[in-house]
This record gives sequence, C-alpha cells and structure tokens, in this order.
Amino acid sequence: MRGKAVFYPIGWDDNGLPTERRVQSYFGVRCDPSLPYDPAFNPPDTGRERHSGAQVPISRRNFVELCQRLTETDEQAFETIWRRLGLSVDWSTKYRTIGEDARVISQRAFLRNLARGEAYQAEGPTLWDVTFQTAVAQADLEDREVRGVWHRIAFTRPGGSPVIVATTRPELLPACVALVVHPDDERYAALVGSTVSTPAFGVEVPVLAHRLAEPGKGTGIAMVCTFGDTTDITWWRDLRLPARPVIGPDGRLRPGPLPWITSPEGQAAYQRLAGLTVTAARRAAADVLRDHGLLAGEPEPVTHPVRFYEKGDRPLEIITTRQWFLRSGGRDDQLRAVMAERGRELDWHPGFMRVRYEDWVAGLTGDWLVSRQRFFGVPIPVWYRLDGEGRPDHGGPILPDDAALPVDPAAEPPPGYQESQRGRPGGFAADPDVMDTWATSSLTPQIAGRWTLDDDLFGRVFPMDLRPQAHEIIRTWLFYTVLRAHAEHHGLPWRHAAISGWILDPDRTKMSKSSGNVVTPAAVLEEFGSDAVRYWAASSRLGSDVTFDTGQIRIGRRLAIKIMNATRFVLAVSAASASGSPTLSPTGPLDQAMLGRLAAVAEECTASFMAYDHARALERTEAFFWTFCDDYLELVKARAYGERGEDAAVSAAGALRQALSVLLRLFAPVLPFVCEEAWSWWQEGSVHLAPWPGPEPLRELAAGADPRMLDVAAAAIGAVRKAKTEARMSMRARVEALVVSGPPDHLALLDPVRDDLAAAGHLARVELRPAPAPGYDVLL
RNA sequence: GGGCGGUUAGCUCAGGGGGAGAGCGCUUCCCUGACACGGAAGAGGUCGCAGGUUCAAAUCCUGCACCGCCCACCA
Repeated sequence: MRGKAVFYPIGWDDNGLPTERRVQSYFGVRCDPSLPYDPAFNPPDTGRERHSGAQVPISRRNFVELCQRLTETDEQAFETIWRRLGLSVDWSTKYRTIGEDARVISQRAFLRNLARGEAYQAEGPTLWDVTFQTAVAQADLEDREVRGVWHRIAFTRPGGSPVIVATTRPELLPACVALVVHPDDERYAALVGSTVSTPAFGVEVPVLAHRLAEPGKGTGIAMVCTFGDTTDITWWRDLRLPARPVIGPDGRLRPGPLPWITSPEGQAAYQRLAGLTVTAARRAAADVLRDHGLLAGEPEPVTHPVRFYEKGDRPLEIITTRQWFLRSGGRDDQLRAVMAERGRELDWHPGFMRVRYEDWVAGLTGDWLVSRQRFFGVPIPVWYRLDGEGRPDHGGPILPDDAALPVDPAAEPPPGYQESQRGRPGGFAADPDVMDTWATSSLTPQIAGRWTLDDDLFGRVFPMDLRPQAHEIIRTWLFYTVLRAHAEHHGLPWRHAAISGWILDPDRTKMSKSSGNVVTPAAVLEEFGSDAVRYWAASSRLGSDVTFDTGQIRIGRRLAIKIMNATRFVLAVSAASASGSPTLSPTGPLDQAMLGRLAAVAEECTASFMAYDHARALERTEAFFWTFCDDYLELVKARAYGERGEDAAVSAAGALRQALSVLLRLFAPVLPFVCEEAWSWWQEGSVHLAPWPGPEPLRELAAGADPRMLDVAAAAIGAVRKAKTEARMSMRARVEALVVSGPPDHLALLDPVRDDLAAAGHLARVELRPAPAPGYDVLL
C-alpha cells in the first residue's frame, strides 16, 4: 500500500525435541540408532495417540522419516489456520528448517564457522538432560523451585574429629574430590591444606580455600563433587582437582566398583547406591550415612532453585562429554562487548526490551553448545578417522565437499572413503550428533534470502528490516541470529526488532501446551471470524501481554459488521449522485470539516504504524469511524437522500465516498476480509494494493474548513438525543426547537449546519443565541 | 539479590504537568429510512501508598508496597 515490494517469508521450525516427542507419542515409537533401517516399516498405530509405555524401537532413519511425515501434515494444518487468519506472508517463500535448502545453509554456515575458528569441539563437563540424554545449552535452561533436604554429614579429620558439611545431594558423596572454605574464614583456617576422609566411602580429599565458598551458606564448608552444579566446575578447574564422575548419561549412578574408593567398607557403601536413579540414590545415601551414625541431626526440608532443561521434567546433571561449541562471547570479553554493541545498534520496539538482550549477553557463562545427542535435526557435517584400534581422531575431522551439501554423515561416507569402511579400524566414523535447532533457525534471514543459493535475491533482502518475535526467545532466536549474522556478514541481520508479549488465559497465566490452557484458534476463528480475532490481537501493544478475551473479539466482530453496513449505506445513498456526476466534489462546510478531521486521523494512523504502534493506529481509526457513523452519517443522511437539492446531495455523496475509501484502507491491515469485501462492492482491484491514504489529498478536499465544525455539530445533535432520551421519546419523534447558546465563534461554526441539524434531530427549527458560555436547550 | 515493565471506573486498557478518558459490563430508553449481529442516554474513579519539585502532579523526582517478567543465586 505504500508502494514498496515487501519480502515477507514464512518458515516452519520443525527440527528438534518437540517434534521427536510428538512422533514418539503419536506413533508409539522410539528411536534406537543401533537398529538397521527397515524400508518396509509401518508405524504400529498411525494416527492414534499412544502411551509412552508401549513404544516400539525403530532405526534412526525410520524415526526421522516419521518426523518428516508428521511435520508435513502438522504444518499443512498450521498453514490452513494462518491463511484463514489472513496472515499476509508470501507463501511462495516458505521454508522448513529440516528442508534441503535449510540443511545446506545450516551446514555451510557451520563449516565456515569451523574454518574461521568460531566453531570448535571440546570435551568437558556439560549440562545434561537425563531423560532425553542430550547436552543442552545455557539458553535452554530454566530454574524451578524444588523441595530438597539438607543433610548435615560428618567428614573425618586426621585426628578423628568430625567436620560437618551441609548438602542437599548426599548421593554425590562418592564423587567428592575436595572440601572448600573461604580464604578469610578463620573458623576453618587451620583445616586448609589438610586432608579429610569422606564419610562412609573413606576417600581422602583435600580441604582447600576458594573465594567462591560462602561462609554463610550451610556450615561454611562446601563439598566439591564432579559434578553437582556449575560452581563445582569452577572449583574443579581452578583448584585442578581430579574428576570422579558417578552419574551416567541415563541419570543413574554408575555400576561399581569405583577405582578411587579403596576400602572394602567404602565399596560396600557404594554398592547400595550403584544403579539407582539420582533420587533413589539420595535416599539410599542418607540411609547409609544414618546407619554409620554420620548424619548430624535429622535432615531438614528446604525449597531451593534447581536447574532444568526447559522441556524436561528431571533436574539437569553435569556430565563430561565431547561437544561442539560456537563462540558466542561467553568466554571472550572482546566478542562479548561486540555482541553487546550489536544489541545497541538494533532498533527495539519497545525500547525497554533491549535490556533483556544486554542482561543475557552480560551473563553468558560459556560458548554456545550446539551439538545435541538427538535424531531429528541437521546433522553435524563431519566424520572422524579411526585409528588402527578403531578409536576416532577428534582432532582433525573429515569435512565434506561444499558441493556435496547437505550431507548425512550417518548415511554417507566421507570423501575418499567407502561405506564399507564405516566403523572399521583405519576407516571412519560419523559424528553422531545433530545441531541445536536454534543453530538452523538462527540462520532464518539467510535461509529465507537463500544465502549462497541465490545471490541476487540475497543481495536485495539482506539485511532485512524487521524481526517480529516474542520476548522469551530474545536470548535464543534473536541473540543467536545476531551472532550468526555478525560472524558471517559482520553486521546485523535486521534493523528493527518488534517484540510481542504473550497471550494470557483469562486467569492471566501464560498459555502453554504443558499447562493445558491453550485456546486453539480454529474454533475461535469459526465462531467470531478472522477479522474479529485480528482486531483483538491488534489491540495489544508490542511488549505487553494480552489476555484472551472473547469480549474484545466480539467488539471486533461488531466493528466488522458495522463497516459492512456503513459501506452499504454510503454506496446506496450516494449512488444517484455518483451516477449523475462522476466527480463528486464536497463543497459543503460540514462535509469538508469531516474530511479535514479524517486527514488528521490518517496522518496519526500512518505515524503510529511507522512507529510500530499498530494498536494506536487502530484505536484512532476506530474512534473516528464511530463518530463518522453516529454523528456525521446521521447529520447528512437527509441531505444525501436529496431532500435539499442536487448540489447538497452531491457534496454529501462526495464526502461520504471519500471518507469510506480512506477508512476502508486505514482498516485494511487489521480487518483485511471485511475491507476487501466492502471495497469490492465499488472499487477495482484489492484494497490491500490500493495506495495508503495520506493526509494531503484529504486536506485539499477539506479546503481549509474548520474541523471543529464536526465536533460542535456532534455536540448539538447529542444534546437533542439526550433530551429525547430523558423524555423517553423515540429518536425519530418531531420536536419544536433546539436553542444553542454560546459565544459568536461557536455559533458561527454551527450556523452552516442548521439545516443538517434540523433534519437529523427532526427539529422544526434551530435557534442560535449569543451567550458567554455554550449551552443547549431543546423545546419538546 | 540485581534489573525491566506494571498498579487509572466492576472488567480490559489508553492518556502522561493545567478539564479524569475509551470500550465492555451495569441501569434506563428507542424496532429511526445502513445496521436489533443495532442505536441513544446515564450512573460509576481518594489515577497503589508516602514524601518532594511546581502557581499547578494521575503525569516529573525520591522512597515504599504489591503484581508480572528477565537475570542471578543452587554447597
């Protein structure tokens, strides 16, 4: 409408765990990468939700095929909804993050990150979800308040006296590698440098000093385990402690015996924990300690925050694994500063959302862990050479030819190898992981713009103007996208970010699948219509949450119907004039005043849209529209019907048609369907391709008329209505007179509309009386 | 613990130094010629609390309370 060509792509983020989980429950399967591909496989129970208990193990390739199949049908359903809602995206630019182009671009970007040293592999302690058995990134975490229990347990000094340590995780006692105290904590100064013995397991560990130990927490002595939390990782690194991992990838304590537990009593104690889940082992460890009389006092319940994978339901553990990382600034102050600067370069709507980005960048604790030990995603495009004993050489991964992308290392051999050499000594092995789904969706500007695939398109659309998204994914989608564009293009991926809030349910809690309070759109669209739903959604401002409210949706529906009826009236009442004189020129003062007021509305509406304030644009247009219907239409109705001659009718008809044309275009972005329908009754082409109404043509038509004339005329007719309502009369009832008093300039504005007033109010006469203050008297 | 938003009519919200606003809901009235899937009128508020600045504060400043969120804390 503003005369520009808009590139407005749409994409489906189909990778990742949500899809895998849905496939598991929908088809009743689970992925077992050790199984061979079965080309004849049919899912056991297509189309029926199943319980997770009866899952059939299938190969990775079969599993991925089911993911493909289900996302395709799900995405078709989503597309139907979005189209029905009137989303104005260009459906010919649709992409899928699992689609071929997205895989090519995702792998190519990763390989370029690798070549520049921005991607690297490292082995170390990483946050690990024991249910999904994958590493997760800092951005995927959330804290939840969980009930725990303080155990006060007695370590033993060389002389035999106890040192009490408070912990909520006694099951990690066999993983204890040290105790730490604060260097200034005089209570324990004498202990630092000595060795104590772990209770029940009898392992000698040093007592060390570290500034992160907090004298006020627990007993002031912390047990360092490999690994209970991220502080343990810091202590382990800073104090160069050994690793004694006890928790396996499945969340169970490793089978014994553990080599660092040397005493038979210690080994016996560990056998009571081995193989148990963390929760069960915690109780068992408490029992062991109690049996040995090593618990000081009774366990004490506490509620404390614990880290979870946001999609998981068991606490995260920290497990030492080999993973891929992308440099994000978390370990590099210079890059961190650059990323912070990128956030300042971006125009945020609303501006205060920038703070979330800045907080996140400032709080990064490490690089972005991008490898996931999952199945449905873009594979990490590397292989490893196997040495003579079949051990992979992670130091020099084999890379694919760029022209061969996308590759699936699990299904294709690397350049220079035969498939038969897979897994053989001297042969190769695939990197088994896929990338974090954000590693692909962080490239959506590149994917949509077909980076490296269509240079002409990419050159024209990148960097883009706008990223619209919600606030909870600033730290993921937005940050990662800025990061990838910075690495690859040394600039921002877009100039503006429009950050929306959430839809809250009527109890003001966030709608989410997990809490089951989601209102699915199909029934709402069916009941109220797309325009009504859009009206409600458009009424919310960027950055503010919006409560789901059928009341607001009903108002939108009423507005849409009103637009149709008003259009019908305007076209009917002006038809005769329009056929008589093709160019309808508003010459009446009230008609020009109305258009002058509308000019101001069009100007403010445009300015609001340009400032990303669509809610204000809608509100101003709507407010004017109701005045237009309630007051202006009523005032000019008789004149438009031709009751006072052709010239008067032509002026009214011209103003009505001009105003209608402008109003339909101002409403069109929010109420596309009703506006298109009403437009089609009298105009060629689509309203959505009609020129956006600027104020200037309206100002010319208004010819300098005073817009206040509309206000005083509306006030006068309002006074008549009020009098009739109070007298319990019909609005149609004939009355004697309206006497308007007021200062001369007020009366001067009313004088030209006396005839319109008399007709609309069914008044025998309208009198104007000079007076210091405005007033209205109605003679019934 | 740090930060960001918010607190205005019963509800949902706009406004942001000088008249307390809108819609819904409520009450009453009206089948009027575009619309009864409608229309008209009315009632309804110590603008969270306490200070301060100012001739003037819902609005600016300070503090506090409460709500929501983001981040941190996890021995």
